[in-house]
Amino acid sequence: MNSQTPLLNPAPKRETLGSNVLGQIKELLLTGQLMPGEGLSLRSTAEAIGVSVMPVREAVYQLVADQALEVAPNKSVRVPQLTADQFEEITLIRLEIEGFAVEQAAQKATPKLVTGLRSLNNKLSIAMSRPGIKTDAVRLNKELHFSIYEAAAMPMLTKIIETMWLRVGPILNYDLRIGSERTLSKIAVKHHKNLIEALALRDPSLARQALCADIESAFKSIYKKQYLNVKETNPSL
Amino acid sequence: MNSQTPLLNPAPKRETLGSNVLGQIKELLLTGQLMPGEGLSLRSTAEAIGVSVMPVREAVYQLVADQALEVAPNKSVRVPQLTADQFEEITLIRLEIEGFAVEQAAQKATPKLVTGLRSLNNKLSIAMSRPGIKTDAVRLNKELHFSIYEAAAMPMLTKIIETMWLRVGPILNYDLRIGSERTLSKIAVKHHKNLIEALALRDPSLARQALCADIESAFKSIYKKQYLNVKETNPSL
DNA sequence: TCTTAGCTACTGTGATCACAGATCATAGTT
DNA sequence: AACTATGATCTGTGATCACAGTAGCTAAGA
Repeated sequence: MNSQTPLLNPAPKRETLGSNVLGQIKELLLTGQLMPGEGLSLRSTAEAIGVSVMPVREAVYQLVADQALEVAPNKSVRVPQLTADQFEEITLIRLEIEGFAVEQAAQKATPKLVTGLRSLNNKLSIAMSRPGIKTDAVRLNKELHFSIYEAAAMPMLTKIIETMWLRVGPILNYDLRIGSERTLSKIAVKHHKNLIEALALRDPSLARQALCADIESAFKSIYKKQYLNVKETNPSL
Repeated sequence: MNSQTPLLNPAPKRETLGSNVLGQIKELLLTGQLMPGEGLSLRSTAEAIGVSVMPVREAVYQLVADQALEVAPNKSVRVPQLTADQFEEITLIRLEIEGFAVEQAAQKATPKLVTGLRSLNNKLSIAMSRPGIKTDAVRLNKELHFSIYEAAAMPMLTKIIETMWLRVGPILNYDLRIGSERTLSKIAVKHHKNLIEALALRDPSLARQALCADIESAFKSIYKKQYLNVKETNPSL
């Protein structure tokens, strides 16, 4: 059982086995495939991926440091359930951080970036209106946002934003996955459109305004539904 | 029957050996006892602390996640050497984040907080002017700042700020430890005084202004000295 | 003396095992 | 029938070992 089982990636970087596992769990969190309150066993996930517990422990420790996972005193590790207060706080922080990021991005926006964003938003609009599981819509939304943030050319800032997304990802994407009235989807696309236009104009304050509108609309939608105690589901890693 | 339910003991803190090691290494980083570029061996630190490598690995992984440590592909883990650009970026982020934190703190400041801060600043002033190793001054400075940040009542925000401090701590405190002309020290105390007064007045923008002045003065002092390639020293944990 | 080959000692990574605590189902008892 | 005790099985934690690299020192050769 200790042999190297062929996973998936041909390793574009020098990736250790542990960082590979880390990427996989991150993806599960960012795409809402791991529910708030859902616990994951070290041995189970290790067996599911095909490695020993050590790489999983490495990944889990890093996610615990980012508060994307939590481990109860003598219980299993699980993805944290955000309280209403915590969700509100994290939204306030996002407004501040991501607002700052788009301001910086607006000052450094290139035409190539803008055209790429327009393309992404179009794809997102299509994916949103398509019925069924919206995993691709979730992924496009993430890609759109982070394309902007990376345009700010502040890698550490991008990393901070990513940790925030890891925390709200489970709730946010759960909502998008389940209900997600298409009115909200259209609203998100509209906000993105405003944001991209602001970037094209290189208007920092306008860009910030558009982004904050996007975040706040999502916040209000989620907050209204009160995903306080989401039921634990089957850990089908 | 025997259902003793301790009402006031949620206590999610798990005192594992690994978290203990994590706290120790954090302290070393925050007090500048671990130099930029300095590497630490898992086995050596494990033996120095008196545990096996496992708890050390747990702590290191968490610090790697926070970018307070880095691990080269096949080399030893070390505390990162910030480039000038990185130091500038992290300062920009600090201005934004910590500025936001003190704004929030200013709106929630209590008289008890203000008196406590004044006391801390006095102790800091004394510790600054005292000759010799200024480890206590470093610790007081950290305690002063984080007393304010925690007054903002946004725990996640405080955590983010802590990770920023873990990254700049080695350089910042190295400077304070070695040269640290007392003129700068007096300037820091003066900025703190302004900041505390702004908190007493519950003036958010004034508080932000004072804090930014404090951060910027430290930045300029360090940036001028160009601690780009700090020499590697003996890891005397 | 300078270069180079090789060897030793270190590094992180991953696997495996032992252990204590917790959970849960089941069987035994009242 | 309700309650309790107990054991099987899960959990994370920590220790120890094996392995594959790399750095640096040493000794051999030109």
